[in-house]
Amino acid sequence: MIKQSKVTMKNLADELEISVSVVSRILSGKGAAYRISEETQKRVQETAAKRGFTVNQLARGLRLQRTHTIGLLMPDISNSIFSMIARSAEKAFRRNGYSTILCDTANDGEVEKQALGLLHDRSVDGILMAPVGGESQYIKAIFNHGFPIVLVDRFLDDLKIPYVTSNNYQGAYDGVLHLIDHGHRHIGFLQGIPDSKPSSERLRGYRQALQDHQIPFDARMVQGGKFEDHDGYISAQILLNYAERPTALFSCSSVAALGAMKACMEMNLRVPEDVSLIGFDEYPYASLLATPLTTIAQQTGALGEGASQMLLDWLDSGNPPESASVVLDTELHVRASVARVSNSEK
Amino acid sequence: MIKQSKVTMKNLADELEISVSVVSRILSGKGAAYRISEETQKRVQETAAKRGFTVNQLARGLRLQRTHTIGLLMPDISNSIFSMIARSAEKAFRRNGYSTILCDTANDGEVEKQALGLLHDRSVDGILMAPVGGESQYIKAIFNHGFPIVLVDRFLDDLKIPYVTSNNYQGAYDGVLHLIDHGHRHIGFLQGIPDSKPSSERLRGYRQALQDHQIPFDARMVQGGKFEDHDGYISAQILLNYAERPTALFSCSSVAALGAMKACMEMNLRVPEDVSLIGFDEYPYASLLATPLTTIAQQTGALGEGASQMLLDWLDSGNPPESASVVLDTELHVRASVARVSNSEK
DNA sequence: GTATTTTGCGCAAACGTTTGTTTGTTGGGT
DNA sequence: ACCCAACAAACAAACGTTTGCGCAAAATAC
Repeated sequence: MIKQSKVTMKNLADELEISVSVVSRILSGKGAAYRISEETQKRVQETAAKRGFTVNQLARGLRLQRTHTIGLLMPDISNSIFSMIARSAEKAFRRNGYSTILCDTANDGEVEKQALGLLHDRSVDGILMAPVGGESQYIKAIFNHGFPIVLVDRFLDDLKIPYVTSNNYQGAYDGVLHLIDHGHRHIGFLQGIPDSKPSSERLRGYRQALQDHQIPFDARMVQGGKFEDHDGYISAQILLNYAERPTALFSCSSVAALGAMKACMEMNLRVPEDVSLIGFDEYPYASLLATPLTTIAQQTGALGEGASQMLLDWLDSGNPPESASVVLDTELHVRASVARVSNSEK
Repeated sequence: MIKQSKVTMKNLADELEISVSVVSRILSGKGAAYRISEETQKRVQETAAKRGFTVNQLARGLRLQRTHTIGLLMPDISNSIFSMIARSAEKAFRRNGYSTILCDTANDGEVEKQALGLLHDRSVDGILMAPVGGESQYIKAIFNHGFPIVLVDRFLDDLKIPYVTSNNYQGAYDGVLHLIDHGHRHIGFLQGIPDSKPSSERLRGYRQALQDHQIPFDARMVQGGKFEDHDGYISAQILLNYAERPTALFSCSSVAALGAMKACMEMNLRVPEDVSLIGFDEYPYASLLATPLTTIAQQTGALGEGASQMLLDWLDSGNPPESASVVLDTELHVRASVARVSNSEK
C-alpha cells in the first residue's frame, strides 16, 4: 500500500493547479451554475474519482450548519417493536437523503440524556425518539429552542412536541374487555415504565374497562415498572402468589407477557387454563408459542413512517407540523392465551 | 423563549472579554497546565454552565482529526444475536469514552457500502462490523489503508482483518452429531447467506459430521440463503415436500428455525415427532415455544465485548492487534425439538 | 478601435475548535 | 535603577468545506 496523503479538495486543486473553490463547486454539482468549463469539470471529476475523493462531512457540516443527519433514539432495540420502528424510520430517512445515528438508551434516563447531548454536539438536523420516561427537561429544552424533534410511541403531553403513537387507552380497553367478556374479574396488570404515556394510558384503559363493568379497582393488581421480560417474570410471580390469585394477566408489553408466561410455567400454572394472558405489542412469533399469545397489535410500520415523515416535513419546511399528533388504532389479535372462566368462582 | 445566539467559545470569550484560547483550554481541563488564574477559570466555567455550552464536535473533530466515535454496522438488529452484540459493544465503547453510530445494513450489500461511506465521511475513529457477505472490496480497501476495523461474527478470511467469531464449524458439527445420535439420516440444512463465513463453516461442519458417519451428502438437502425467518419458512417447505422427507432440519439461525417451525405447523407436521429441528444461535424465548427449541448457543456477550476491546486496543495503541482472531466455543442447548427416530425407517 | 458583456476561475472569509508561539505585566533579586 | 523569572492571557494558524465577490481575459457590440 502506498502511503498517499489524504485526499481533500485542496489536494485535488493543487494537483490540477486550480483553486479549491472550483473543485468544490464542481464536486457539489454546481459546476454549470458557476459556468465552469466542461473540460475542467471532466478533469476534476475524473481525478476525484480516481483518487477516491469523498467529502469530509465534519468540515461540510461545520460550514453549512447542516449535517443531513438525524438522531434516532430508541429505548431498547432488542424489543421488536422498536427495532421495527427504527428500521422503517431509517429507511425513510435514507430515502430522503438523510443518514441516521441510532442510539439505544437501554431504557435508562441517564444514557438518554448523554445520547441527546451526543447528538446535539454532533449537530444532527433533527431527532426522532421514544423517550424513556415521563419527565425529561432536556427534551423540553431542546424543543423549546426550536430544534426539530418528534416523538414516537412514547410522548410527553405537557408540551406540544409532535408525536405519533398508538391509541393505548383504547387498545388496553379492548384487551381488558376481551378478558372481562371471558368471565375474568381478577385481572392483574403488568405495567411498563409508570410515568411513560403508553403505560399510563393503558392503565387508564384498564381501569375504565373495569369500572364500566362494576369491577372494583385494586391497586395491588398493578405490578412491575418496565417494559422488559424479566420485569414481567417477577411481577407475574407476585401476582400469582396472591391468596386470591388473578385469573388473567394483562401485560403492557409482549416481552413482559413472555416473562409472565415463563413464570407461569415454573409455577406449574397452565396458560390459559389456569391463567389467561394478553400482551400489548405484536410479537413476531406469538403463534409459535406453547400457548399462542393473544396480543394487541400496533401498526409499527406506520408508527415509524409517520413519525419520520413528520420530522422530514419539519426539516423541509422549517416549521413544526401544525397537526402535532397522530394516534393510530390498535388491533386485538385473538390467539389462544385467553380462556373462559366459569362464573361460579367468586 | 428568548432567542439567544448560539453559545460557542467565541461567544463566551466575547462576553467575558477574554480570548477564545483560554476558554478552550479551561473547558478542556487544561487550565492549570497553562497556568490560567483560578479566578478566570471559575468565571469561564460558571458562565459556560449557565449558558449551557457544549462543544461543537464537528469543529472539534475537524481540528483534532479524531472524533471519538466508532461506527457499528450490524446486518439485522431485529435478530437478537446482533442486537445483543450491539448492546454489549456500545456499552464497552461508552465506558471508554467513545460514542457509537449504529447502522443496520439490512443484510444488503449496497446499504452496507453506503453506510461504510457514511461512517468514513463522518470521520469515525474505527469500525466494528458484521459484514453482509463474502466479497467486500470496500472493507478490504478500508483495512488496507490502515483504518482500524474489526469484524465480529462474520469475517473475511482472505485478509488479516482482526475478528472475533464463534467456532461455527464445531458448533454445527455438534448439532448435526446430536441429530445423528438420535438416529437421523436425512437431515436438511437451512443455510444462511452462502458466502458468509458462519454459513459456510456451518455447512462444512454439517458435511463433516455426515461423512464421519457414512451418510452421503445430498446437495438438494441444502436450501435457503438468508439468516431470516421467512427464508427458513420457504426452505423448510421445499425440504419437507421431498418424496423422501428429511426427518430433521438443521438451521443456520434460530429465526430461520422459527420460520421452519411455522412451516411445519402449517403442513401439519409435528415437531419433533415428525421432524426434528435445531437452530444455530440462542433464542431468548426458546423454552416458551410449543416445542422448546434445541439450539447451539453463541457467547453473544463475549463476542461483542471481545471485538470491541480489540478495536479499543487498536485505537489506543495505534497498531492492529497481533493476535488477529478470536474464536469462541459454542454450546449445545438441548431442549425438546429433537426426537429419536426409529432406525427401522430406511 | 473602444466599450461592454460574457466566460472561467481565484481570493478570502467563515464555520468552531485546538495549540504552538508571542506578548505584556508583575514581582523579586541584585 | 536594571534584569530576569514567573505568570496570565492573547495571537494566529490550522482542520476541510462553501460561497459572495472580484478580476482578468476573451468574446461581442457599437
